[in-house]
Amino acid sequence: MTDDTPTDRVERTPDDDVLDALAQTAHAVTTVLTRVAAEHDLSLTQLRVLAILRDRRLRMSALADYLGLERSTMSGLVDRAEKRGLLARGPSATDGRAVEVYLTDEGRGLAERGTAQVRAALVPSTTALTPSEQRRLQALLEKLVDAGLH
Amino acid sequence: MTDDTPTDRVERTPDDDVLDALAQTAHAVTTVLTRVAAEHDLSLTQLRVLAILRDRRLRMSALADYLGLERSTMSGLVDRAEKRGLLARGPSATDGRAVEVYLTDEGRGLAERGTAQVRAALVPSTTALTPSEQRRLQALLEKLVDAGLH
DNA sequence: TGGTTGTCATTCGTACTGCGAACTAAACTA
DNA sequence: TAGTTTAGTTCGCAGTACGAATGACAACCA
Repeated sequence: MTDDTPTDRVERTPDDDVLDALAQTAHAVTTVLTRVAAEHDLSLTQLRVLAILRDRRLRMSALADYLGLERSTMSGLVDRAEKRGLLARGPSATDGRAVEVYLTDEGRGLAERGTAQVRAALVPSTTALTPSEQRRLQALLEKLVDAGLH
Repeated sequence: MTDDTPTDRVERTPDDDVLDALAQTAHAVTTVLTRVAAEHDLSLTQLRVLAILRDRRLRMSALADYLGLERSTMSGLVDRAEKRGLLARGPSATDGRAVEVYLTDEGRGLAERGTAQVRAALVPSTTALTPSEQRRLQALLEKLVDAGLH
């Protein structure tokens, strides 16, 4: 049963091709991001922290939630970035237990240079697509992400 | 100059929307892969090793190239997986210096269960797209990856 | 108001990742 | 055959990430 398909070797479903493409793309993009981060002596996670804080000021726990990390991990991450002068900790006005994290000017500069570089690294590939293909791709990806991906 | 666009705040280019969608998707997919790996006490990299070796038998350096890692990193990675009985090292028939790596039965089983789980986790999202949208997405992603993404 | 309970963040110990440099062994090459 | 290149390993290092334990504050309630 279930072998109405010609190839039964490892039973690939028809979805597998999209999945492969997705996984491969995810990895390629992640590699680019990691490389850009490394050029500034940052880990991928640190670059993400900077990007998130570009237009926000968050408490530790919110930041951890954004990144899907434990709070104890955040502490170390923020420690090192703070020591490098990229961000700072401040008290919360409304909660004496909470700590708020925000970028320093230097951190903001690095965040902006970093994202510009990411853009520069990725744009050449996206321009292999026509403008209308780009819009189509964007729409499809958004639909996909909105559909869950948990 | 360069502000012929209405919003000049952080000078977003029209490409940025695709890029954001790409980055977001990449992260979501990576998160799923990492979670599945963790459920089997594997890192994302180790899961990738198993997946790569599913239908191949590779020498250390080839494996390192696939993953974009240093050989010294591979040694440790393979050490740990070997200690867990997931893969094995063997000599090369043609080169006395080389070491070939291949999955054990246990490793193969884990690799298969892992990829099945990844499929199970991602398919619900892809089925939010119609079959023809899926094919379109796949084609666009492939075009993108083929275009470089270095 | 005072005590209990829960939340926010930190510290500590542990395991793993990934790198580069130094090293051994095997394979070319001149 | 001597010298060079290539394949892997080992070692030390810094960073990531986790979970358990701890201290400080907040919120609840009796």
